[in-house]
Formats: sequence, structure tokens, C-alpha cells
Amino acid sequence: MSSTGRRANMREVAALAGVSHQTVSRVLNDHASIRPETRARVLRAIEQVDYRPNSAARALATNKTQRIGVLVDSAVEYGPNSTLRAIELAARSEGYSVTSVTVGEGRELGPDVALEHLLSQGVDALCAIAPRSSSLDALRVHSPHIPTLVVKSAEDDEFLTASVDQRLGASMAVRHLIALGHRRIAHVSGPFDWLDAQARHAAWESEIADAGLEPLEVVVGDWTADFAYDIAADPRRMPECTAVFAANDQMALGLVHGLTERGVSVPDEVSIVGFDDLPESKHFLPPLTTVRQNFVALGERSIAVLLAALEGRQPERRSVIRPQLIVRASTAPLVPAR
Amino acid sequence: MSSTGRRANMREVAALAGVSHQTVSRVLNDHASIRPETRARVLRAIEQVDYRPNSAARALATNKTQRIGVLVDSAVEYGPNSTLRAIELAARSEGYSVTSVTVGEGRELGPDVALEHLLSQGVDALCAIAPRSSSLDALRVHSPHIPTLVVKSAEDDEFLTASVDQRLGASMAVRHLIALGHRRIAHVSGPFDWLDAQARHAAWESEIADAGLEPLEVVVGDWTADFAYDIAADPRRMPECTAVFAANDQMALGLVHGLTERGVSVPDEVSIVGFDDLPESKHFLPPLTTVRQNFVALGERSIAVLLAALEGRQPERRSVIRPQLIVRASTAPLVPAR
DNA sequence: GATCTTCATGTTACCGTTAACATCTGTTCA
DNA sequence: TGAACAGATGTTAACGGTAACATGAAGATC
Repeated sequence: MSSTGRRANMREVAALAGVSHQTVSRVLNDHASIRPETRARVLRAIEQVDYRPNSAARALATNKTQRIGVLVDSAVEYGPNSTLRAIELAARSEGYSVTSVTVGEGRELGPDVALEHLLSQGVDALCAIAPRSSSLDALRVHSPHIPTLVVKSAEDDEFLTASVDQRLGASMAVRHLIALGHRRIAHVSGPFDWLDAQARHAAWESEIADAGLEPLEVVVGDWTADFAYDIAADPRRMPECTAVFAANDQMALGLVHGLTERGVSVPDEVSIVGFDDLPESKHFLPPLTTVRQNFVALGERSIAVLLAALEGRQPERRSVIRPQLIVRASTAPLVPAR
Repeated sequence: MSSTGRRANMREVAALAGVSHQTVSRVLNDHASIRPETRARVLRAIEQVDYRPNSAARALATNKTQRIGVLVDSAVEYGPNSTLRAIELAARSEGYSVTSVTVGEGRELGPDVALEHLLSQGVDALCAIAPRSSSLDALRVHSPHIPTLVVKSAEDDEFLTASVDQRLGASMAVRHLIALGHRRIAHVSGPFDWLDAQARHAAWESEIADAGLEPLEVVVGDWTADFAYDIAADPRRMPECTAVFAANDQMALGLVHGLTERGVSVPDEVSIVGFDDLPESKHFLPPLTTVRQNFVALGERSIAVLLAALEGRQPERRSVIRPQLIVRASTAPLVPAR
């Protein structure tokens, strides 16, 4: 411990070890050609004064912050949040840290302010999770000259992308319902300014068309169980159907609640599929059939891609992960009407 | 735009505005005694070259990073995650950014490594959310000489604290069950190394004692619905009771699922109270009686306290927020046995 | 044995800010 | 009228690292 209140810096360590500060720097950065004995002496000195490199100074000298900025739309939702955690974990294991900014539900702060905040903090790379179009627009306008990855399925010629294949996931859900014999399959989507909502809706639409089924009108929700509950509880607002593909598990839950309340049985009269596979979905009554996304893999992939870009290697421009259909008890074969 | 690929720095702005770089710095930091005309000229130059201050250089010079490090145990859970989001939001509106590290479920990385990561990143203050004792221990051992706030109810003479009153919340839940006439009230707790689990358990225990009821054996869970489901589905593992206070909503959900599956009706035969009030809990079947925590207020309070400490004002050492009991349909008056 | 490498290390400059002190120009007041 | 002072700005030196180049000693090569 140094007697002064301040933390020790590299020069003090060097003095203690009887070398130049540059030698200390070399030890710290694993440069070749350091005598083992010197290295040991330096390490001992570092230990002695409890030295810790100053990241600001290093950032200033190298022009690298070892920090990744993440822009999240609405991180309270399970999916975005899990992705963020996974990214944070993967980043840390690569020596990067993560600063995240959530662009709010309310009118708190728009995506451009949020982005500005990240950029002014200084980050080496950017990542946008679960983006709404507005976030994407903000990115395009500011067009930061650092590696930028957007978590979305559709290809993009401006940004790197990584994602769980949203269209495939939605297709799996809808095909499952079709295979059970359903012909009137409704969709409760998320708000269309969410890219994921767009993708899931598009997949539903095209699967219905491919199967030659009647396209029902889409119900555009807001991701919340509350909304879906209101819809389901009111026969006039609910499309006449025997199956519903809900764009997330929360809305699926709300549907079940609303339907059950007015005496419509799930899955006997209406089958419901969700999307996300919340840890709780397995214990809903009935346990929910849904689409599981591997967020951990997504996070690792995202970081791998960004790192490749940062290190000047050729990054995979588009990285897609397969989702998985989890069949539980909220879906059942269509029983011929009355 | 500058013609070189590099970002403009303060000296280039100064040259363009025909002043010294120090004057630019003064404009940026709102120093007094700058002629309005000079300020305008500087601002114009800043605009022209799209100048953005380098935060690393500033951090180096001021020894302040404007960054708060947050250590989270298991941020996938709704509570910790909501708290983190709220803190991030509050911090940003005060000009701070947040770097968070989640210390994992698995053996990924222990709290000391996580803490080390944060400290070596350089943060002005620390905050620990939903801590397990191990995280607290790590904090005590490293004892960082920066303002540190722990989100927990119990007072602490080493760290600042802020929290939703866990004991009060749990008491409200248990008293609600007592008021409904229940006398055999079980508790499914979280793992005891979680401070919140300890607090909720202690409150249950003392309410039971105060009411002169028989203390049933506590079931120690792991916060997951899966665990609670297994307990509830097996009559031999489930304490004989007419009401259960579950330490979080997920476990409450699992209980309902397990009980329902073996033909025990909630709330007719067994009442269940949870803790957290997930957005979904309202739509569980039956809608869940639970305790709501105001995470937004918690986040704001935490940041306010840390800021006070950072600015040398006297921070409130312990800050407590009242929880709220939300009564729904998973609890009902005890009907006299057979 | 002189020269050329290579290894191990030291010296100096620079990254882009802010802090501390210096300077210069008017005003105010005795 | 000149000293004291305040207002507006400039100059120089940190902050704590890394990069680039310099240096001296030991071994290799002819």
C-alpha cells in the first residue's frame, strides 16, 4: 500500500522494481523479450503497491476503450433483456465491458439522444438489440464510423447483423398449427415498428398463403398481456378462429386468460402458440406451446462478429441462429366443429 | 467535417474559432467570464467540425469517469433487471452512464472477478443489486474507496443502502393471509444466500410468531417456477397448509401449476401470495395476489444517494421505499375444514 | 577481431483534456 | 492619476498510459 491516498501509477511501480515505466508497460501487455527475472520483479512491485492500470490513460493512448455500447429498445421484455445479458457475458470474457442504454417506453429519451450518449461515452463498437425502426433510423443518420451490429434477421448492407431467425421461428409456429388441422389461424402481432414484429407477421402471412388458407385480419398488439387479455375477453374484437399465433408469450398468456374468462377453453376450442419461451411459460395453465430462442448463442455470436470487425478480420456479415419449437399443452388437434 | 479521417480535437476547434484550446474547454464546461460573442464563435466551430469531447482524455485529467458500475446477481429475474434498468435511466439523466456486470448463475465468474472487472474499467461509484452474501463479501474484501451502495433493506454501517422494504412487503403478504383466517401458512423461500430471501423469510417467521400460529417448516426454493412446481406436485414434499407465501411470483406460479395438476384448487383449497408483481402475474390463472415493488423509485433513489456522495453532500445512508400489496384472485378466506 | 544482429531495456514524445498560473485590458476608487 | 481589481483570455504543466526510436551488451558471422 502506498502511504499517499492516491493510487500508484506505472512510474511508481517502475521505481520500486528498479526499471523504467516502459518495462512495466511491457510486462503488462505481454511483450516478448522481457527477462523472466525482470518480469517477476515488476509483478512483485505491482502486487506490493496494489497497482491497477488506469483505463482512461490507456484509452487515450491507444484510442481504444475496450467498451461496447448497446442500444436496447425496451429491455424489460424477456428477450431483449436475455440478449443483453448474454452479450454482456460474452463481451466480458473477451475483455470488453458493456455500457447499455435503454431507449424508453415512455417519451423519456429518443434513440438519437441515447445513441449520442453512447458515442460521447466513447465505445469501440455498437450493438442494437431488439430494435424498432426508429432506432435503426437513428443509427443510419449518425452512421457511426465504428463496427455496428444490429440484432435483426433481415440482411442489411449497412450494418452487421446477427439474430435468431424470426421468420423461421414464426413459420414453425404456424406450420405446427396447420399440421394440427387448423384452418382459421389468427395472429396477434407486436407493434409494427418493431423489426421482430414485422418478421413474425410476415412469416405468418406467407405460411397462411402457402397453405391456401383464408388470411384473417391481423390484430396488432403492444407485446403486453394486458392488451391481449382485452382482445380475447371481447368476442367482437377477437377474430373468429380456432388457433392463434401470438407474437410473444406475454400476449399468449393474456389471450388464454381472456378466453378462459369468457368460457372458451384452451386448447380444446382454441389453440395458442406464443414466442420466446419465458421460463414461466412452461407453468402457465395450460403450459404454453411456444418458440424458444437461444439468446446465449445469440450473444456469443454477436460479440464474435463485432470482435472480428474490431480486429480487422473479415466478420460474418449476417449470422443466423435456428429457433426451436416447444410443443406443450396450449395447442391441440382441431376437432371438427360441433 | 475535417478532411482527415480522424475526429477533430479541442485544439483544432480552437484554431478554427481563433481562440486558445483552454477557451474551448471553458465554453464546454460552462465557465463564467466568457464573452457571449466568443462563446458563439466557439460553438460555431464545434458545430462545423462536428467536434465531440474525448471522454478518456477528460477522465484522465479530472480523475472522474462519469460512469457507475453495477454488480448484479442474476439479472434475468424481473426484479433485479427492472432495478438495473431504472438505475441506468436515472443515471443517464444525471449525465452518468452505467456499466453492469452480471455475476452468473453458473460457475462462470465469481463476484470478485466481476468486481475486479468493474474497478479496472474505472467507475466513480458502485452499486450492487439483488446481492447474494457472496457479492457483499467480495465488496467488503475489496472495499473499494469509492461511494458504494447496496440494494438491500437491512442497514449497513459500511455501505450506503437503498431498497424496497422487503420485511414490510413480506409482512403485508403474511398478514393478508392471516386476516383471511388462515392459520397454517407455509413459506417457500428463495435461497438463503440471497439477502432478499433472508429478509422475506424473517418477516414471515416473525409474523407467524406474533400471531401465535404454528411455525411450519420453511421450504427453501431456488426462485424458479420449476422448483416450486415439483414441490407442489408432490404431496409428501409440500407442507400441510391452507396458504402459502411464496418468495417470488415465479415460484407462486409453479405452486399453482403443481397444485392444480393434482387437483388442489387455488384459491378454494389453498391460497397463494407471491412477491414482485410481474407484468404477467395479473393474467395468471388465477390472477396472483402479490407484493409490488416500485423499481423506478428505487433506481432514482439509488442514483440520488450515490450522486450526493459523489458530490460531497451528505447522502442518506439508508433509503427505504414502501412496497404495495396487490390483492387478486389467488387468495381467498379460509373455509372451515370439511 | 570487426561488423552485424538480436535481446533487453531506457528515453522521449504524444494522446486530448483540465488545472493552475500568467497576462493583458479596461474600470473603479481613493 | 495611478493603484487595485475584475474580466477575458492565453500559456504551461500535469494526468497515466503507449508508441517509436535509441542504446548498450552479448552472441553470431565472416
